[in-house]
Amino acid sequence: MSVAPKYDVFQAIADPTRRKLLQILSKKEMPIAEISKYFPMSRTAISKHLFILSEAHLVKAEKKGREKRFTLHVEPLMELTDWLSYFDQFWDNKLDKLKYLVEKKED
Amino acid sequence: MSVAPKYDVFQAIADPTRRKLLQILSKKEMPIAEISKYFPMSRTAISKHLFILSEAHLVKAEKKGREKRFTLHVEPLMELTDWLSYFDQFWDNKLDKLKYLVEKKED
DNA sequence: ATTATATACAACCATTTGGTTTACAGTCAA
DNA sequence: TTGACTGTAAACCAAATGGTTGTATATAAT
Repeated sequence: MSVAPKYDVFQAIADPTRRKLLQILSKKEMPIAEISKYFPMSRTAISKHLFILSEAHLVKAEKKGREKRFTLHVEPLMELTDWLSYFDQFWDNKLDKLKYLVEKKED
Repeated sequence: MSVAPKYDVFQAIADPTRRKLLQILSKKEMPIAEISKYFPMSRTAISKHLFILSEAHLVKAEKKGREKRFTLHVEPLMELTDWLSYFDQFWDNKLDKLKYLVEKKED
């Protein structure tokens, strides 16, 4: 029986360090030591954040020699997309959201 | 000078009670006492959650007599949409996400 | 064989979070 | 005017969160 994961996607992305981790892993897969160089905290702290991200299935780890390489997995973000889509109907002017997005793209 | 709000959107939606609050307020505006009926906790607790949501600008309050009516404001959710859109490029098969969404719609 | 590197694990800590209860102040209704 | 109702504020609490340091183990390099 699979244990209900302690951390869901909403919690996982609530922390700015973890969001930065996802950004960094989106560039390439990396072991913890390399990842840690991007952060002003210990490898242990990073390791814990990666654990939380893997509980939410946003990253997967693979042991390679003494390293443990982490890769990004975006699929669970779909839950967020779903959740957000419900609120599309509540934009005052239905075109507002689209306009906003188009303006962003032009930057 | 505007003080940086303590709670951002990511934190605000991390809590399931607060997500439910947004859902409920999407149906109609409501005062705290009425909102509280939907939750197994005190008005005080709900009041605190609503404070956090208003810090993140996801709800706005208006005093009406002795009541304080809360309304949903979806605009800050755009930050989430933005953040999510960055990860669109990391679906293994670019069509996977679209397929997933279409299947959802058919339910 | 020795040393350095990569990670894991445990213990610990301060702060934040999510809730409670109690008391209070404003507003409405009888 | 008395009483009920609405919301806020303060004090308190247990548990979770985000970090630390120290130690241990496995792997790699010299």
